[in-house]
Amino acid sequence: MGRAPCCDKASVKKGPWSPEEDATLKSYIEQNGTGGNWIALPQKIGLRRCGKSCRLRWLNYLRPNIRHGGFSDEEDRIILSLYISIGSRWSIIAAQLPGRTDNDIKNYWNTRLKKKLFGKQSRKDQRQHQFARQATNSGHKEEASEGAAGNNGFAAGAYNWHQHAMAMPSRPMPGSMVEGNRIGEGVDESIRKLLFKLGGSSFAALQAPPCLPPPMYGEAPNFVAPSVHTAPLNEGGIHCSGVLPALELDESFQFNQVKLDGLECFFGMGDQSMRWNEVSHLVCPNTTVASSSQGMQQYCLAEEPVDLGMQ
DNA sequence: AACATGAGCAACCGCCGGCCT
DNA sequence: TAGGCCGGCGGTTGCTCATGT
Repeated sequence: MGRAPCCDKASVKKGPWSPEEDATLKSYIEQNGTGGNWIALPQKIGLRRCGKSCRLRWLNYLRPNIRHGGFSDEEDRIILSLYISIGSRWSIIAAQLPGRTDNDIKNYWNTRLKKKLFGKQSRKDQRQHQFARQATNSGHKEEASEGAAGNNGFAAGAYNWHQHAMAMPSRPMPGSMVEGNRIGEGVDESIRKLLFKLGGSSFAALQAPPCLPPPMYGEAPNFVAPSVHTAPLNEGGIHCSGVLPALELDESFQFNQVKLDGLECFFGMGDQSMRWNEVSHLVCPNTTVASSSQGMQQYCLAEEPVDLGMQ
């Protein structure tokens, strides 16, 4: 027995909403609420729309205090942190970002943030990067770097996340290791509770990937020297070269069995030629340690891409 | 200038789970 | 307890516009 359709698809209008439809829906809901029944609502107000479509339109665009575009770096970090923790549960992620909708975040992730992470440049970024190179070659280094980072602070590829992080406010990123070597201890309380609920006890025990900052005791008020270094530090002073042991990553990122679309490289599948340095340092939680420290030197950058040796 | 391509985003689709009868 | 209804959610599609050739 088939499932009854939520509306008569033959008689409902589809496609973009007109300003008149928006006004009708908005004014009705503002005065009367949804009435607890989205399916019946469009008939009540004379809209030839599916109830689900009305709900989506209201939730994503018409309800008050909705923000579109202009994602801040702080929001980027929250999205990334939660994505790594719980996967593509956009509604939960959206709940942590006031004014953002799950649809918006989902689109933002799929079209932009994922590319930032994996170093695929948008054409806009490519232009900025090209401008940066040209300006650098012609001796305008300072303007060049500003131009390259002009797109909300990002220019994929050559961008140094750690310098960027240092310019960020000192609020700890959810999932960061500010107060030790366990992800979760520096997390905003609400997010921490959420993650704990979703991830169970395994979240509390989750060890951060061994991408550790150099010793900097006493510099940051809340920083506790990492107690465990599971990866040998590079003697040349590059403390996080971008090489992360696959096993550690497996353990870290698969703790709650969430499939992390687009992060297949972490599991040794997908594009086997993926290099860690092609992945943004956003995936290195210690970026946040930098963001919460004043005057900290760059510590997590290798000059050249380092092969993962996972092939 | 015209066409091709790609990015961004709004909206739709269909599945799932909770609630109600 | 089973079945239907509905809301919620994530994945996907398709349109529009910007950019490249």
